Amino acid sequence: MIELRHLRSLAAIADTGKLVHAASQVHLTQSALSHQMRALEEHYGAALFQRTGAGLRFTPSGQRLLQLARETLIAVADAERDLVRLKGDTGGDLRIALECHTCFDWLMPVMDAFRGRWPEVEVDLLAGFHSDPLGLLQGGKAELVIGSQKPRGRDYVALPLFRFEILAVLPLEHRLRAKRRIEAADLKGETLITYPVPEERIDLIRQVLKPAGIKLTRRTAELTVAILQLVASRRGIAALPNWGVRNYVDLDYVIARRIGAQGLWSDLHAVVPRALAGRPYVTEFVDIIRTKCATGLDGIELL
Amino acid sequence: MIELRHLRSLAAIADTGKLVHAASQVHLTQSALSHQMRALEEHYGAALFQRTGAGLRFTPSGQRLLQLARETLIAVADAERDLVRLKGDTGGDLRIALECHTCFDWLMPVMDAFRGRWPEVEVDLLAGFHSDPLGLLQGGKAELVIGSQKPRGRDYVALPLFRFEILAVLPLEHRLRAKRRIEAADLKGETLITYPVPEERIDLIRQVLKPAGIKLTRRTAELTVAILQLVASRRGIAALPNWGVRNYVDLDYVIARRIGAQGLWSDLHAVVPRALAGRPYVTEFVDIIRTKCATGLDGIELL
DNA sequence: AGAATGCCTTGAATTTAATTCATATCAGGG
DNA sequence: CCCTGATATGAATTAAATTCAAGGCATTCT
Repeated sequence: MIELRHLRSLAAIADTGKLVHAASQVHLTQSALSHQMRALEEHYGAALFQRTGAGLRFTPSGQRLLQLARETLIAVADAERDLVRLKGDTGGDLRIALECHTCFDWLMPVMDAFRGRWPEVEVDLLAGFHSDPLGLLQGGKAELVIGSQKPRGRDYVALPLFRFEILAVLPLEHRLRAKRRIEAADLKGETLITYPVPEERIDLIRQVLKPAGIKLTRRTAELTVAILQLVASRRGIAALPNWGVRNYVDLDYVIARRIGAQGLWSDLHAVVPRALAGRPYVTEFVDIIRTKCATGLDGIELL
Repeated sequence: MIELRHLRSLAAIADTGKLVHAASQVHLTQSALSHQMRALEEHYGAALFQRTGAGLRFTPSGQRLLQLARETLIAVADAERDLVRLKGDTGGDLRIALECHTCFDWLMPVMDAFRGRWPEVEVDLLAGFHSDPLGLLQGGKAELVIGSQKPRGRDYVALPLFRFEILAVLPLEHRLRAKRRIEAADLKGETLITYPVPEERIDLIRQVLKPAGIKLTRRTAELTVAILQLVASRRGIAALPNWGVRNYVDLDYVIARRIGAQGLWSDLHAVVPRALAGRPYVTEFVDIIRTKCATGLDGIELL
């Protein structure tokens, strides 16, 4: 007899296309999923998937069941949210500060989804750039900071979001275009275009250039498009998240290259006061980020 | 983590109001349900029921979860029906004949519900009264007969529906009104009002009067209301299903009494050709009857 | 072509979870 | 106050789901 567990697995398989990834999403082994799905197929006497060399493709029967899964899981989540509400004490403010400028790119749809589910929570995005986002938490000006800095004290907790790769962004005909990997030394003499934040908040400088003893001329711009425009017009190079440049690369506007052998990665967290960490709406906000980013952003890795 | 199993139990508890009955509906023990529900309550940190001496009453949280259960179980059933459809071969005719006249009372809503779910099946109710309903099956004039007769051959199967009690229906001031139980001998000299069917199809005669060697004057009427009118106006007595007379008894139009010490009971089956018995739409038709009757009809017992 | 990958399947062993059994408990009605 | 008709509980049992350890089949790389 079919159970929600099967529907959760089905949805995960649809999201990832592969049993291995789906398995980790639902905290099972790949084998467990294989057994589960085979049992379902046997139960209904119909194939739910077409096994290809590179994953599973849903058959019409599988799609119908997937549709059920999508509907049902939403209904369950809605009900559970209402149960939490019935216990009361669910209102609150959620003022968000960003340490990482490119996070704007995905934050808006996340906030919209969140508002739909928790209308009683006041969500706000703190405008402007802040030199010390974590300080806003301590100063009581924000409840949640998204960035890669981890909080120092025990009064704050970092809820893991995802890690993303930072790529070197070069103009089309740049001298380094032939290299698959860009090393620190390659960059000597370039101009680095960044957001207007202190050096120590720029991963490329902190983790790559500084250790190699290289100092580049810097130039700043406030918006991602502006940075890309400057790069495209050969005023310098930049280092941006893969998901932020993907589109421009596909349009042959700029090129992007891995930095170093392993690539330069950054981990994103949501930092909140310990007292708020358990609140259902905070948990769900983080959850929405993870889910939406995992499906909507290329080349990230959930933490 | 909540599962469909919990939702099925929840729905059963709501339907029956009591763990014991709900348990048999979902093929579990009362203890299992108690454990299940306690686990749910613990999981959500909220009481789902108020335990009264006479069953469970849903709290608001319980009701919210019940609402989820109702929605979800319907969605699951819809999806499973579609899965069956995707396998093809689901069309067909379903011409229904009734052996028992009072079955009209509940058949219409059942047919409506069925048509909604299996639009590709042609359901029809054979009009008029038939002396040998099972003969209609053999003659290929019907696909399904509802009644208490069981089929003789191996070509037909009887799918159990429910058992109901047949009560003696008397006018308000009848001489037997003081008796809680009516025995065969009490009825000597009465006129018996029945549907226009052969004696051997009338349970009261076959199972009670004949064995006691009592023969009553008979008078017939085609409709249940007509029979009740005749009884109320003192033209005789009748024997009808409890659910057929309940309303009239409540309105003090007639009175109803148990027949014999154990009562006179009749088992209802749906008889179909063996070839059709496994068809999903037949299974579901029977299922709809059972479910709708179990909740809509008083004092019946599912078989 | 042959080796290496990446993915899914299988069957047995194991672990985990749900269910039953046997009582205990509780509330209401006579 | 003791039935009766409910639910609760804890330990034992049973059933089911999951993991483990291989195996198999394409596809890609060299």
